[in-house]
Amino acid sequence: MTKAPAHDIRRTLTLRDVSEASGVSEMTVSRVLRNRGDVSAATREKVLLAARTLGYVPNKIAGALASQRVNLVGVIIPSLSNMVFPEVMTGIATILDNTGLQPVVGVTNYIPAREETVLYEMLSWRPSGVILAGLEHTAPARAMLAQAGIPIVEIMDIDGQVVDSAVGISHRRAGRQMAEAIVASGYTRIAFLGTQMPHDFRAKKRLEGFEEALKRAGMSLVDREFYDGGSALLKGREMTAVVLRRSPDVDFLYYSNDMIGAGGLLYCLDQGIDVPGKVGLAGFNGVDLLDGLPRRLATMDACRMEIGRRAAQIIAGRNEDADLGPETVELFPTLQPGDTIRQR
Amino acid sequence: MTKAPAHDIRRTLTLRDVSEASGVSEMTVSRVLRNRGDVSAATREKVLLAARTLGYVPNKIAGALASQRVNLVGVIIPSLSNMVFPEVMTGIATILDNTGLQPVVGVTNYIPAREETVLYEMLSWRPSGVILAGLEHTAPARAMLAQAGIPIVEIMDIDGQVVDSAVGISHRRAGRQMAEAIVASGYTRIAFLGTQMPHDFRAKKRLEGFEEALKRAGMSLVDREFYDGGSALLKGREMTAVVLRRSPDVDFLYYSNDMIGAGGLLYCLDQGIDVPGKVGLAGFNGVDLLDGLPRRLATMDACRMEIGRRAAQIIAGRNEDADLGPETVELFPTLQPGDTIRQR
DNA sequence: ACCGGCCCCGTTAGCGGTAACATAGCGGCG
DNA sequence: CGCCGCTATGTTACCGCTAACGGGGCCGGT
Repeated sequence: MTKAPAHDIRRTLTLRDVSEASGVSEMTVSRVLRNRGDVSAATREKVLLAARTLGYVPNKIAGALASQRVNLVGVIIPSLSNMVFPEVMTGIATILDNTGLQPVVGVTNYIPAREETVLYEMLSWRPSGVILAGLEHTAPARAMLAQAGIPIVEIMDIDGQVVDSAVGISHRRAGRQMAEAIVASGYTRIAFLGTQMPHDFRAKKRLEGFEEALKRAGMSLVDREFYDGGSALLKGREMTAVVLRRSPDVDFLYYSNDMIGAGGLLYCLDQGIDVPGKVGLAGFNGVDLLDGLPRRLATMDACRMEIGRRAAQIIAGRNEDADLGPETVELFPTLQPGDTIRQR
Repeated sequence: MTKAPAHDIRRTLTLRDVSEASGVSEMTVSRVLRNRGDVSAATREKVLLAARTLGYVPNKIAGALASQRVNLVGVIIPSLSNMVFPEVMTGIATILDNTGLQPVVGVTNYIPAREETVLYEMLSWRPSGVILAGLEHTAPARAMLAQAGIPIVEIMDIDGQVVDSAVGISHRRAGRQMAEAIVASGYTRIAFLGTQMPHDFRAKKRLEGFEEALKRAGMSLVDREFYDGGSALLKGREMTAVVLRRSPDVDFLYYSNDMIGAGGLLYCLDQGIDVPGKVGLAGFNGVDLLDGLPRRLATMDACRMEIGRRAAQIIAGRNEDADLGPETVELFPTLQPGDTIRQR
């Protein structure tokens, strides 16, 4: 009678299995698999062969517990569906690829309580660092961040108090800049169209900066319209229709993001409205979707990829060299006037 | 001389700290924190208070090792930047929220070797299940999946061999259906515009089904154009321009996704081309971006949210009840004719 | 011949939790 | 009054891996 194939009884493999299969100690197997310490070429080959033929996959749970090291970086962002954070992720990933680190994302949907939960969950895995969007957090979240004892990088925004490190732009300044450019082009009856979301603090700060600059120029918004949920492009159309009907004399529409701006642009073109002659338009973000539109919407890029890169660099750097300190990096978005602001 | 505050010496907290602070054993603390087993209300309060004031965050690494249970579900997808996978993620998240499980995403950029790496990395954390896009994997990846001993759900596609469970649509059939609808509407000179990516197997299968149906109707593609990288909307425009110049007599443009289709639509409208009279258009996916376009592009929804839900349900179900078996779920996309296919 | 040093590999003792079992207290019942 | 059966808590033995150290060969130097 023949013995049944051993792999019939499917128990997940451990170092011990590899060790027995290759005739060396578990420690040596561990050394080989991690490329750490001295192992002769002969045994190395033996071990690798055994590991491969068995199909061994190391258990990082055990490894992490033993070594007190976890090669994970938590990344907490509000949303994946609006084009901006995927690009940040790309920036993060490109940098982290060259280190041993690996990003793990969590999504909050702009809900602070959700951010707190996600953060707690992440910290319970003891990551090597955390990158999270924005400077506004619940008190418990702040406390956890302060206690965590790992590098924390808050991204996107720098208008506020930083927990540890930060990489971002000043949204207030961005709003101001855009307002100045619009005013300089001779527009005078300006409306704002944006998200309703009470927790998109960055959009809020842009609007504040915008209004502040208008005020300095002796103006103020003549209309405003908010939305939430749904297809941003469609919402942009609808809101634009509403505003133009309600305030037929507006000559500029400032959108809180490019997607609704694009919707507004399409609407205006549909209606045969002279853009930028009769009505000027501007958005925010610099998403590459805009490249395909019939006319180039004025916008400001938010340095998304670069923010991701810099944030990842900070984490990676501090992970290598423990006595590097916190740092705050301000990036400066450039205004892209496109074809929807008339030239003086 | 006053004693320095204890939390100055920052060492991360353990169960023992909470146990000492609350005067019960570590085991009892563990029980309280997990809501498992009987603990009197009094001690429960005591423990929770201590844990909260200390700011204790449990170490899941240790917990997972001890309990041989990890409440993570690996989700491996090709890309985050094209609108389709975020929606799948949403579906997954909504279901998983009601279980103890939590998704962890990995991105492959449509590179099989990358998929293999990401999978290896994920399995090394011993997740409770894995959801991954597509049925095509490298041989080692297949082997790992087969060995893993956890529920595996392959999503999006069901035209091929399934490792364990699957939820998806038949892309071949989808392509066929679209071709049949186009032919039925009287179009005869049809071109295809799509991605170059050699590893987008689903787009490839749609094209195969499409061509097969054309063949059955005694036709074949009169032109085809491929792209990769860049802004999809812009690429859609450019490719459309190229095709219309090269083959002025085409009367239908079939796009491999809605984004380039939208670009093509905008281009046609710009050029004053009669859509759908002179030229018909169709895409694939049903992204909600289309709602904001001047005309509704014909498309088929890929049941993305539903796919995510069903996949998550399978994992969750099998996690609860170990002797549930594999299952394959076919979903059926509906054709949305929109305004870019003329009506017979 | 002896010793120090290097290379290679093994042994031991945890890492921070949890499963499983053991145990203490306590009321109820025949 | 003793025993049962419950609830509430403690004890012990790991989970799978790695840090830290130990020690056997083998080299060259003196």
